[in-house]
Amino acid sequence: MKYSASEENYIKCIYHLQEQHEQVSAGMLAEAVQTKAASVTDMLKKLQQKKTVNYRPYQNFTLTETGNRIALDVIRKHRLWEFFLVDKLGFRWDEVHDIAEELEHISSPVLIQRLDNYLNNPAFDPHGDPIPDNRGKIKIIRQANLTELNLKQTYSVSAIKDQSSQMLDLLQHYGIQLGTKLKVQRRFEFDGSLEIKIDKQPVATLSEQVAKNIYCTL
Amino acid sequence: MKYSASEENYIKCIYHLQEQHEQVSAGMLAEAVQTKAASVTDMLKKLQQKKTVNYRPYQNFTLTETGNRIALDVIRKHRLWEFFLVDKLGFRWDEVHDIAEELEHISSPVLIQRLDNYLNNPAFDPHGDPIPDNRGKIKIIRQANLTELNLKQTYSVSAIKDQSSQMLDLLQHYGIQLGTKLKVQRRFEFDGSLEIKIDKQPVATLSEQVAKNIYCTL
DNA sequence: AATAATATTTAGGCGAACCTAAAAATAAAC
DNA sequence: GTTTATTTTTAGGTTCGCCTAAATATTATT
Ligand SMILES: [Mn+2]
Ligand SMILES: [Mn+2]
Ligand SMILES: [Mn+2]
Ligand SMILES: [Mn+2]
Repeated sequence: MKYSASEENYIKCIYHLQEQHEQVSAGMLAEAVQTKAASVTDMLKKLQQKKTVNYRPYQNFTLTETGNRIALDVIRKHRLWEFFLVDKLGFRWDEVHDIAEELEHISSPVLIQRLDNYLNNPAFDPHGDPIPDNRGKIKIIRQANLTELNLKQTYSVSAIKDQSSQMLDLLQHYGIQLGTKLKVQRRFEFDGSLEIKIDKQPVATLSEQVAKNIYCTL
Repeated sequence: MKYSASEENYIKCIYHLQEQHEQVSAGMLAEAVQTKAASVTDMLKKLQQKKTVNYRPYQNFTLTETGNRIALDVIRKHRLWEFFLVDKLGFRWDEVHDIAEELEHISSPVLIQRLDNYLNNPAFDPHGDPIPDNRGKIKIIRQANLTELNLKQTYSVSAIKDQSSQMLDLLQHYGIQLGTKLKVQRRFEFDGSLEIKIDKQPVATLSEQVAKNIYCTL
């Protein structure tokens, strides 16, 4: 079955919302796809027809198995293209999202397969998010937020939640990127700020707001 | 001004039709964009509004200067992506057209600029067609059809008009690709067939139908 | 020049994806 | 358990890109 770019965006959004919330409502989805609730209702009825979503009026809804599969496929494309843009074309990671948002709808499976090979089958995108393989399988890594790490133990940065240019700017200032090894020296109760140490760099202090966006492998 | 994928396709088609015919009519355009004449009329009115086409009801039409510029931009994107698909992802040239037909509508100028650099600013696509630069300038090469070449003189293959897999198949069989050096030994009046010689290969005979699709630099 | 053949435009309609405003259902507050 | 507030759906409308059928303009033929 064929899906329009719009349908793919809705499906992908539902998937992401399900990752973060127990229940997904029409309002949340409207917010996420940047549209109005009335439009969401229209789309939900269409997606239900196509059996990609389990939906009953006024109830919360979920993706069906096929819906899940489609979401993973779009996410795979999105993240592979992001990887390409950063790794091959030299974009910074705060520049790639919008472009990948368009590229993810190119509908050639063989293109994606070849792109994947060309990039040496990366398992994670430039933001540290996992790239599903061609069967929709995701490599799960045990990771924890910087705020939850054991003190004085060395960890490796694995993902950044906030992907804005402001965040990138800040991370560059601190010399932090994916793969950076660091340890948390201490945590201040007062504001939740963290004192961190990176090899060959002076000790630095991160606000809790920043720390909450940084994840490390366990 | 923003242009939809559909508008871009129409504009590009008009450009290509203008390359081959003195006059471009609604019927020709309908055929080229695979739609009905009534739809072409609708679109022509819209494109006229946007000042990309010089159009008056029942008359033949032409692209305006802006129309031309847009066409060259889309063609640039199309051919750069084709080059990428063949050169980097290893596609054959009969496989890339449909994918490029989608990719050409991705709307990030910086993406195309970076792609161009990444590919080392190629001047020709995998079919030998010129790639406009970022100002819309095309590198024109003097070329002639195989059927018009001087006999017993060596030329270099520069472009193939028919881009079907059947043609690729045939060319591969004869060991012909872009850049291949060859000379025409003789031409048979009866059917227009050509006897050609390629270094280190036995003499081969090409039908006029094939020869008409092959161009060489002068 | 009149008529026949062909090309093009208009008229009216359809599906997709969006919108606003009003109605209806659910959830929260009293 | 009502009443109120919030969420969701329905109703009706818009734009885009397409369609068929009918009307009209252009071009070709006699
Ligand atoms: Mn998207
Ligand atoms: Mn990402
Ligand atoms: Mn196209
Ligand atoms: Mn080409």
